[in-house]
Amino acid sequence: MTSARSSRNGSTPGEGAVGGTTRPTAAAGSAAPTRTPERGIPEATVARLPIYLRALISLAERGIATCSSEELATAAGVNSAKLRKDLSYLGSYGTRGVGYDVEYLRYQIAREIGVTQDWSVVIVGIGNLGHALANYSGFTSRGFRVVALLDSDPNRLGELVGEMRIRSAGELEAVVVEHDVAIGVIATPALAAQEVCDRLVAAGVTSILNFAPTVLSVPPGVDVRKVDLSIELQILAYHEQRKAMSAPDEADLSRVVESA
Amino acid sequence: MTSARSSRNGSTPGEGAVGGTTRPTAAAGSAAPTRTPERGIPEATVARLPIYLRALISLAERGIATCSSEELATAAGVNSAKLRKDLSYLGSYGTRGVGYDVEYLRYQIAREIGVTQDWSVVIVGIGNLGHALANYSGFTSRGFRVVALLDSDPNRLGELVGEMRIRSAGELEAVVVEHDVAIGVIATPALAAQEVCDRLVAAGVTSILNFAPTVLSVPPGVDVRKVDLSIELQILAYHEQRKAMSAPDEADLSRVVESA
DNA sequence: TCCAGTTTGTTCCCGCGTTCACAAACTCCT
DNA sequence: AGGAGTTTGTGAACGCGGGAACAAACTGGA
Repeated sequence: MTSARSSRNGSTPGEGAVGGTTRPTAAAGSAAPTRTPERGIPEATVARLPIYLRALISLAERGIATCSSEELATAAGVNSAKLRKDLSYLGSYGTRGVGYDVEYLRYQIAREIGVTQDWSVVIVGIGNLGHALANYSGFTSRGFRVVALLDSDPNRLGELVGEMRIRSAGELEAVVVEHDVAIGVIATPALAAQEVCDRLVAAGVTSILNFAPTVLSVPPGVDVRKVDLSIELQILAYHEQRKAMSAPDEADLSRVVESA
Repeated sequence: MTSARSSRNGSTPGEGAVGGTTRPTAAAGSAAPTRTPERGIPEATVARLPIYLRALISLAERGIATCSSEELATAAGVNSAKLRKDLSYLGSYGTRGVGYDVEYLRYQIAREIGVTQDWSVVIVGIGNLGHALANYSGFTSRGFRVVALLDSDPNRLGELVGEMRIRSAGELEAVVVEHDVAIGVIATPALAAQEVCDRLVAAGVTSILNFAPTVLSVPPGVDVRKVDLSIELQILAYHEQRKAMSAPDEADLSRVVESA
C-alpha cells in the first residue's frame, strides 16, 4: 500500500565533520551515563528548538563564536533557565564557566531536529497562500526542498511560480513516490483538504502541514500540524476585547498577557 | 502618546438579538451563582474556542440545529470531556439529556471571543504573504475588516490587491488613528519587523500578529502572536526523523504522536 | 597549587491543563 | 406520575511544563 521508503536523500547525516571549532572538551567523552540521550524530548522543547536554531544562526552571522545561556535566551525571547533545561535534553553541549560554542551548538540542534539532511516537500493548492509558500525563502534555506507545486485548476497548469512550474494534482502520487516525499503542505480550500490529505497519506506521506481551515483525520503514525490565520486573529480579538472592557475608555498598559 | 481609544466601532455588542431560536430554558435565568462568569478563561481554552466556533458554523450550514458534546467534539477534533469543560468556562449553555443548540452556542462563543463586533486590521508588508493575507476570506468573514495595506516599496504603491490599494508605510500612524485599529499584522522581512512593530504600538495598536521570523519585543499590555511557517516544518521534520530511525527501512504506522 | 568568579546542568516545587468518573438534570415512554 | 435512558457540568486525580535555586565544573589569577 504505502511505498516502501528506502533511502532518505540525506546530505551528511553522520557525526561531526562540521565547523566544530573549539569543541568543548567534555562533549562526547564522559557525559550522559544516567539518561538515555536519544529518547523522548518534550514536545514543548521541540517546538522551541527551531527558535534557538534561528537565534544561533543570527549570532553566527554577527561573528559571535561563544554565548552564554543568558545571551541566547534573550535572543530567542525565553527564560534562561528554560533554555538550559531545553538544551539539557539534547546532551551536555555547553562548558560550565564559559557558555556554548555557537557553531557547535547550532549543528547539534540542527542534527537533533533533522535539518542537516534534506527533506522533500510537496505543496498542494497554489492559490494566494500557495504562491507565498512556494516563494518563501525560509523553506529552502533550512533543508526543505520544494519538489513540486500541485493544483487541480487546469487554468493554472504550467504557470511559473518562482522557478517552478505548476503541475496537475493528478501527478500527486507519482511525485511523492519519485522524490520520496515525507512532508506535504496543504494549502487548498477547506473542501478539498481531506481528499488531498488522504491521497498524500496513501502515497506514503507521513507528515502534513495543513493551512486549510478544516480538521483533518489521519491514520495513526501520521503527524498533522495546523496553521490557521483566522484563529490566531480571533485569539487576539479575545484579549483585545478584555482589555477594552477592563479599561473603559482611556488607554491601557495594564497587564502582561503574553510577551514574546 | 498612545491615541485615546474612544468608541470601538462595534456593530451589535449587546445581549441577545440574534438568531436565538429554541433558547435553552436554564440559560440566563437561574444559573451561575457560584462562579464569576466573566473572569479568567484558561488560555488553552481560548485557543480552542475558534475551532469550536468553526465546527458550529459548519454544523449550522448543514442544517443541524442541535448537537451533543460528542458530535461537536469529533467535528472539532478534540475529546468530548475537554469540550464540555471548555464550554463550562463560558457558562451553562447546554441542556442535560439533550445537548447544545447550535445557533445559540455559536452566538455565545462568538460573543465571548469578540467576533460579534468588527475589528479593524492593518496589514504591513505586502509581499507574497501579505498578498495572500489581504485576499484571505477567513478574515473578513469573521468580523475582521482589513482597512489598509501598507508597504514601504515605492514601486508597489497604488497597486491593487483585491479591492484595496497599497498605501505608503508612511501613512501607518494616520491609518491606525483614523480607523481606530487595535490589531496589526506584520508580514514584512525580518529586519523591518521590529521597527514596524514599534510604530504600530506607538500609534495605539495593542495586538500584533507577526509573520516575520523575528522575536518582537513589546511593552506590557501588548499581545503578540507569532506564526512561523518554517518552524512548523522543522517540528514535523523532527518527528519524521524519529519515525525514520525507529523503523529502519520499511513503512511505519507505529505510533500516534499528535493526531489532529 | 589554591581560591575566587562564572556559568552550566539538574533537582525540587508549583501551577496549569487534561482526563476520568460521577452526580445533576432533562426527555421520553409507559 | 414515575422510572429508564441520555447528556451536561464538575470534582478529583494525574502528568507535564515553567521557574527558582543550587551543586558541579571550568577559567583565570596569585
